[in-house]
Amino acid sequence: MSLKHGLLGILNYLPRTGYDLDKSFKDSLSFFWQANTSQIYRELNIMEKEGWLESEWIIQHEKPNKRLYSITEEGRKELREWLSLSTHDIDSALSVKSSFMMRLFFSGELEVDKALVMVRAFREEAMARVEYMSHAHEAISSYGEIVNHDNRMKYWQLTAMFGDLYYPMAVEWADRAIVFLEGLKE
Amino acid sequence: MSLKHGLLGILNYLPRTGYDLDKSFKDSLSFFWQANTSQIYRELNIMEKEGWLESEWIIQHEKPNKRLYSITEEGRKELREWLSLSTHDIDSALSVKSSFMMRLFFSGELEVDKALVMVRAFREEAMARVEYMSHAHEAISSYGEIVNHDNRMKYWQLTAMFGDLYYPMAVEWADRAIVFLEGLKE
DNA sequence: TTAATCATGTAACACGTTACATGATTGC
DNA sequence: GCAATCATGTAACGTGTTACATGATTAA
Repeated sequence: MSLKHGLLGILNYLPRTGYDLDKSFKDSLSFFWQANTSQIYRELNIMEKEGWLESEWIIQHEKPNKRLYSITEEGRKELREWLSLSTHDIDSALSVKSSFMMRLFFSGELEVDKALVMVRAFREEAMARVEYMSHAHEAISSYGEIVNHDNRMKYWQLTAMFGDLYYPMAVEWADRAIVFLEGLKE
Repeated sequence: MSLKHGLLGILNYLPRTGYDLDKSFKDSLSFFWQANTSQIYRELNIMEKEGWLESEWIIQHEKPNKRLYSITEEGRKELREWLSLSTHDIDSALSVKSSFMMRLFFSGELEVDKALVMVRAFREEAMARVEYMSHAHEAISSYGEIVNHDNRMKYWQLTAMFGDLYYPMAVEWADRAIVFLEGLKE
């Protein structure tokens, strides 16, 4: 149950609307957790019924009305409990789940060139993400100024550090894979 | 839809039971795709209704009876189509989904030592997997002998190569993270 | 005698994905 | 005039998780 706790985590900083939360997810948390808009609205509803959140309609003119969610004391308690769980599920933290790798695994049934096209596309995307990481670090700094919380920023940096190592590693793998596949053609 | 295609991929080598397929997943495919036993039985049922598979009950004495699944011509067609899809979903191939990272992201709300415990556990598991990779390569070689298909083995190696880079990278990240967190205590 | 291996699943629920629906305002 | 931004969701379906149920044989 991480989406709920991710939402709690953001709402612990300050009250937000579903729309804002969706953007927060896409802007910053999407690095390690992806969620659809429709899913966010659904979860917010469930969490309000659970008593973890409260909402209030804000009437706007010249813009659609909006529903502002705030975390409750119960919600904060739930967040704290989740954060201090002793079962950290390290196993899933290190598990790869990739339909791309599955396809590659079975690509002996196809021509080598098809695998090469796949791996080259992978390399390109990995390169793009390597370049994106510098923006990510900037985003963290500016977010940090808004939220004005130095300690929080440190932990965001820590997760970004994973990206700093992960994406170049992916490029390196692709490079080796391309050489390997080229070798199969001879 | 990768679980279905993973099952098709294995059944394309040779007929197997749900029990065998479960073990194959746990032994070799679990590196990039994890599936529960109950899920495998459910999917096999659906796939048989789709006409991708056929099954036959094998009566055994001194062991429970078993249901042997074989891929049909329709199933092979579906597998080939899936393998040659032009939309390779590279995006999800590079996306990390990790409740561990999410927790770390929000760990500014806790004491530094709790984060350190988490990261140290992560490091240990990553180290274990680095060591495990040599076994994985052996497993690939021996599986290759059974299936007796050199070309297939090459592609298995390619996915294993990802692990060869990924797990040491994870250890490296953990080492840096530990230094970083230790620094926060002063 | 206890755990592992062999072998099958169902049921209920949680979570993820895709398509659809609405509609005003603002900037190019 | 057209796309983007703001803002809310529902419905249906697909996939993943957890708990439960059964029961014989074999090795430590």
